[in-house]
Amino acid sequence: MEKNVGKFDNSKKTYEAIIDLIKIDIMNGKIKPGQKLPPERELAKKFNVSRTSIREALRTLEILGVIKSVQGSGNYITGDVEKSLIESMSMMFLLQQIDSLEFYQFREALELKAAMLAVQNIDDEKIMKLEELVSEMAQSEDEADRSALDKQLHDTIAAASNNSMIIQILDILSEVISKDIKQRRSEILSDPDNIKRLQKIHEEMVYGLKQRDLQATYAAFTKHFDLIAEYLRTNQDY
Amino acid sequence: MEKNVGKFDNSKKTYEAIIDLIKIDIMNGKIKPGQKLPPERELAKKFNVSRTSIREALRTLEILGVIKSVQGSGNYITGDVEKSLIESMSMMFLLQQIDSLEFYQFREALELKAAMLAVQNIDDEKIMKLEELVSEMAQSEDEADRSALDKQLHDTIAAASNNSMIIQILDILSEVISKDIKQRRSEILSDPDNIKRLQKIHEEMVYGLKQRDLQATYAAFTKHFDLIAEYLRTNQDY
DNA sequence: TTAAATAATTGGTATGACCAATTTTGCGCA
DNA sequence: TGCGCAAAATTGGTCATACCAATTATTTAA
Repeated sequence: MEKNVGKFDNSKKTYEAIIDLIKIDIMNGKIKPGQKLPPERELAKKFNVSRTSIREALRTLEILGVIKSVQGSGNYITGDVEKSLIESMSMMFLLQQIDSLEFYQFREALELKAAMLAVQNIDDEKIMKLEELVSEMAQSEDEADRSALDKQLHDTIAAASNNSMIIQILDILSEVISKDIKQRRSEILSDPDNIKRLQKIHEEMVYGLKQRDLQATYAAFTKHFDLIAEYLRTNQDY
Repeated sequence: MEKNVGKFDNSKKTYEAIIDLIKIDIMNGKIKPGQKLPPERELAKKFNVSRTSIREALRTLEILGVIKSVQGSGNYITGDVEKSLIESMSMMFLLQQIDSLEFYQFREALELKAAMLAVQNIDDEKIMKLEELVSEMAQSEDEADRSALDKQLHDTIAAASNNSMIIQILDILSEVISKDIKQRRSEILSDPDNIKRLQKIHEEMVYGLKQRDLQATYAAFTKHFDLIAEYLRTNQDY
């Protein structure tokens, strides 16, 4: 059969051309999130290609989080892009062996920006929550608890940034290296000396946010990063 | 035929299980970047599934930048993860309509961190290059030239961060919204008043780096962001 | 009217065939 | 022997078809 994907590119592989066509339909609003795509057999007819090619295109769209295939039902447009970013970044690690230091620096960039935005956007309710978390942490005896509280603290601050992209990606970063982070968090949080220092830094962070003081918040976060970096340097067994 | 992907997961779709198996082979060092995978027909036999399923798995690995298929030759492991990140982020835009402000803030986070790292890592050669760029910009009459120089300036600073992950992602961000950025850059750089302000800010940035002065560099970059943000606010036609 | 049985739809997988690009083989000639 | 080109084999790309499995729609029976 003659390869004929509408009025489109013939240099690409068929499935790539199909992806483009479907993307265009999404951009033009012909297909919207939540909506169901035409059946595969129909798409095949429409684009005048085999169902195989359609399916190869759909597979990539699925891994990219654009669609979700449900056997017996259909292919649905979704907005689940996190999945693809997680996959991508995991692969980045797998293939390029990005070192932990670079990764943490990347994370710090987002955390810091989130904090700076939080200074401008945080409301009193969240401030209170932060203060509670910090005081809970001060009292907590259990290292696992402290670790959980620590995560909550950072998540809450990130959430206050009001930047959904940064929030999402910080979330993804946590997931990508969740094991690593969990372990290190608990390692750091099990040394009594570090606990005291971190507690103080956390208090400074929250105070900075409460005062809506950019400089103080920046300083506190920087201290926090330095502490982590110092830890990474002295424990570079990775 | 009985579905039997080695000793592995039966709840997933076949192609997903295959991906996992191949990933495992990569992690274990059985397959390394640059190397060729076994032929599809062979993989099918090895995993006891159809070539169709193998191919669906390979397609997703290809879009993720893990492999590259060459007709007549084979499937090769690559490290081209940028591609997948670009795809992912494009889709993020396509489906979630992240607004420009959030996107620029994300970008600022990385630029700022890159600058902070550059303060610690930049060498004299790069400093000289930056000074040249700034002085060229001052003299340039052509708006397209200024735009190109501006990009070079930012790229050079990012490069001095020595964090390849941040460099890569900044690169990707540029590509994802290259059209948008290009347009805005030139818009901003065509207003005489902005040109003067930006010139001054660029000088401050480079001076801060030259002095290895964190605070000064931070301040200069912040000013830069504010200028952009101000522009976005007063031109929110998007 | 409703609930269960049945049919139709639709994605998931498997085969086999053939095309197209590349790689390998082998033959013939210098 | 060694080189160069043609033929063959290999390998990914695409297609058609068949059948399975889950879902959805329809019909039937109580």
